[in-house]
Amino acid sequence: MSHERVGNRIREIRRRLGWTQAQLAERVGISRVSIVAIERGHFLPTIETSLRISRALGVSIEELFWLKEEKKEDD
Amino acid sequence: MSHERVGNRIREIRRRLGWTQAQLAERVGISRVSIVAIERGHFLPTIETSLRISRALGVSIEELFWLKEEKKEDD
DNA sequence: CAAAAATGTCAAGTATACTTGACAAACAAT
DNA sequence: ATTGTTTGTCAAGTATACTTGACATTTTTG
Repeated sequence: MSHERVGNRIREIRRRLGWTQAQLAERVGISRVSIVAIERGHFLPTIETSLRISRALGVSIEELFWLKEEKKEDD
Repeated sequence: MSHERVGNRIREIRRRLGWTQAQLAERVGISRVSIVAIERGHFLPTIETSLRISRALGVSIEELFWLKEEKKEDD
């Protein structure tokens, strides 16, 4: 069912850094369940959570999230 | 009471473009009441709404929103 | 000043972001 | 094969994003 409107690359970048979901959750300051849900597109984070994820992973929001209507067709 | 955690420059950039709240709302695809609330920091938009605002205004998310804990001290 | 346009606010409702706790399934070690 | 770690999922609750409609206030313009 995932979210059709916004794609993200959180998992890819998290794995590139060798972090677990639990580690990312702790650094971002939200629960691991929320990380799972966001990675898999079960719901869309707020701008605050997005900025914290972006900061934790060290990449820009634009590298992390995109509107599917107009960007890459993957995920 | 506004949101203390995230600052934004939506109003400034909207005005620079000479747009009304109603015009921005229409282009973004949300209600004018929500634009008011987001501009004034009454609540935080989702990443989807943020990306649409960013696209509508033609500026990056990072130019539009920032975590107050670590960026500029102005509202 | 008066009229019009833009902005702010309130209320009440709906949708969804996010939480904790618990457990199941997949994967990786020995 | 068993143990440990990581990931996925469910349920039930709380917080908050966003809506419409209506109206008050402020700003702009003639």
